[in-house]
Amino acid sequence: MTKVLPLIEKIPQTILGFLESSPSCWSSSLSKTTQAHAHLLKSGAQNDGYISAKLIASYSNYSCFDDANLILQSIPDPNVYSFSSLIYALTKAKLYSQSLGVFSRMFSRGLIPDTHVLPNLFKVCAELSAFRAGRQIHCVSCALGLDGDGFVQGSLFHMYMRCGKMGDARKVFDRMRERDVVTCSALLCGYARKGCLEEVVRVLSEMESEGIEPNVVSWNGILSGFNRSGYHKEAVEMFQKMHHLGFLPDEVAVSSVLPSVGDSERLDLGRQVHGYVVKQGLLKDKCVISAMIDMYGKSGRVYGIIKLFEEFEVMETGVCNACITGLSRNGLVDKALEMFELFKEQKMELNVVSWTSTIAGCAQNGKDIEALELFREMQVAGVKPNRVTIPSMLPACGNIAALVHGRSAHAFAVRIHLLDDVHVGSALIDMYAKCGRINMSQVVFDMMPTKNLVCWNSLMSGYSMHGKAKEVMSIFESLVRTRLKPDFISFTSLLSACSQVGLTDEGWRYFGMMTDEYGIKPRLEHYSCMVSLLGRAGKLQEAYDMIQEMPLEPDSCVWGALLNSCRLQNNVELAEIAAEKLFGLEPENPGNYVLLSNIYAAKGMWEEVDSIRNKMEGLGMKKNPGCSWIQVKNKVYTLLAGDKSHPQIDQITEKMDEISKEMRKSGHLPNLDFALQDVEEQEQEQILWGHSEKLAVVFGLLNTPEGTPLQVIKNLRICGDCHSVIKFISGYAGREIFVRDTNRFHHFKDGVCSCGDFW
DNA sequence: GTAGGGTTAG
Repeated sequence: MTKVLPLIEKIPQTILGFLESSPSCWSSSLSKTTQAHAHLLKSGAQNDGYISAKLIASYSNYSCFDDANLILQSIPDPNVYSFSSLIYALTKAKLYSQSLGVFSRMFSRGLIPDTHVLPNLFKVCAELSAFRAGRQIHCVSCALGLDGDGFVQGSLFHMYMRCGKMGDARKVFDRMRERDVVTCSALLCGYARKGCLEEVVRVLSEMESEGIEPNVVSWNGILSGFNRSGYHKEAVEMFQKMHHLGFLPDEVAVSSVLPSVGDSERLDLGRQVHGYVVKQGLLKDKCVISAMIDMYGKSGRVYGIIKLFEEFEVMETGVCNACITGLSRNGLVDKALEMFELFKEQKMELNVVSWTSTIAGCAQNGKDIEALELFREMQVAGVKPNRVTIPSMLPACGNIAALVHGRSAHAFAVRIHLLDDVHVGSALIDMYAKCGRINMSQVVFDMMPTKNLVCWNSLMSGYSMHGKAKEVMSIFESLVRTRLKPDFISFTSLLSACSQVGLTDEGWRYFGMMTDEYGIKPRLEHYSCMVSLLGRAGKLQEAYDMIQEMPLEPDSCVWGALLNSCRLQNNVELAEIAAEKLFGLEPENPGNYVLLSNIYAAKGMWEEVDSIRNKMEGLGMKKNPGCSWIQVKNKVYTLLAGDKSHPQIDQITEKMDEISKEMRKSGHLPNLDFALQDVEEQEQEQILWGHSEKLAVVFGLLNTPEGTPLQVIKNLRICGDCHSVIKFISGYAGREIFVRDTNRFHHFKDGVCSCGDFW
């Protein structure tokens, strides 16, 4: 200071006074700061650490960080205060990374942080979830002996909490001399978020012995902590405990616990809470109403939803959103859409949740085209899709193989930096796989910075859908080497892949490994896979034995797997047994009748074929209308079996005739076993040619450039005749053709199908 | 100069 004093003497009192005044006075004007700056530059006083610090603080106060930084860099000897003014201002302006950068410059100059900078730095680390940096700075503060300071401890505790490091947070907490209810509440909430019920209880009793009374915020923090992390049982338990201890839950408590009540299927408790809410007069709170609607929706009580909605007088976005979700959750997607339209008409303010809920409702209930249309419409309406919207709409793209829409959603996700989100990533992997682009699934997977089990499972199920068993197994091996544990879904993909390509030994090995090494009890879907696996290997009797010995009651999937295996192996006896079971389990499903009839037909048992047809007629049952989708030039086209009203029907028929002639020339005859109609042979052939997958493929041939791949989805299992025709077309027309039926992909190329004719 | 609680979308 002594060296500087003469300099300060040269500075006019007005400027010195301005710089030394408190920040609240600086707001007078930025021009005063620039004036001061100019003067200081002239006098050379700017180089003084103390003066420059004041100047930096002053510029920072006006968010002129560039000027502040410039000064910091131009002075030869900045002090801690020079740096910390900038750090403080940057942190306040939420420019966290920059703040950390300034600190590292300060530290590398050998300047020692003090108890004023440290809390700022810990706040920065908390906001950035920069645990490693935070811990390093913690070490520095210990080495400097500053970790006993109250402010340092408080911010350090907060930093560890925000990074989810409960162990470290607890250690800091234990060293604190004074603990108030605010800090304790934060600790309680942190433990609840981790699902640590025991720790929550322990902290509560510690508080009691220290004479710190938990308040309503403490309790609500516990409830919301458990609820947010999916610890429903614990949330409910603590809610009851709170009530038991005489704390009256307020509107925050009620809206925090209700989602958990709904998820833990405790309608009884939900009704009790409803009664309490009425008694306490909390029904005017919008969050309480939304949460209550959500709870009734999760419990399947549509009437409860409607009643609450009608009773609530104000039209409130959150309440409406909860209604939309509740209705679609219970399959009433049309009603939900109706409501959504009504909200639009009434010029209600629809937010991103409103749009996303409606889109998700559509995609989950077979309204895929509507979902894509809504996604477009929301952007036109100026509502920006977010990290939830994208994974809600992507399944719709996958369902109907709308690759163009899926790709543009991918591009959108890249633009708004969503690729590090596991939900977005998994949904993209699934979408690309279902659109026949398994290579893109792999690319998305490889580029994800962090992956959870859902990502791995999506990739495995994608390859499995494509019949690529080797890939599924090698991904599984890689998965095992991570810290993640495979679950029952991982094994479903593995077993399904093995069964598709006939890897019997591997299938058995994984089936055993699932229980022995991972303690996962086989579910119905695993048994279905095993039945298919054995069936494909021709071991039908073993498959039947397995069904009879399995500890679960076999469902339609298991018997369906057996029936399909019987079709592959031409086994009528077991087919009849399986079919009888299926007729009992799914009396409404015509597919089972058709399958059995195909088996009879293949054996030339025409009387039995007739009797099945009569049975179906007697039950008033019709074959499910076959339906296929194909995307041509950004538009998805739907083709129905036997649809003669199609605008391009003449061209389609002409092309089909051409293909038919070519096929006969090369010795292919139509397989009439799949016709299932009591008509003349020629007519039967025409019926076969009217199958939707053939129509879609031919439609694709006509409307896309030569040589480009075609992609078709079918709502039923692909028929055997279509399979051979499409194989032929792939060679004859020189096209790669992907057909996705109900459970897998057929990749036709050069006259061969990837399934090896087993499906 | 640090520090606590809510609903509805995957």
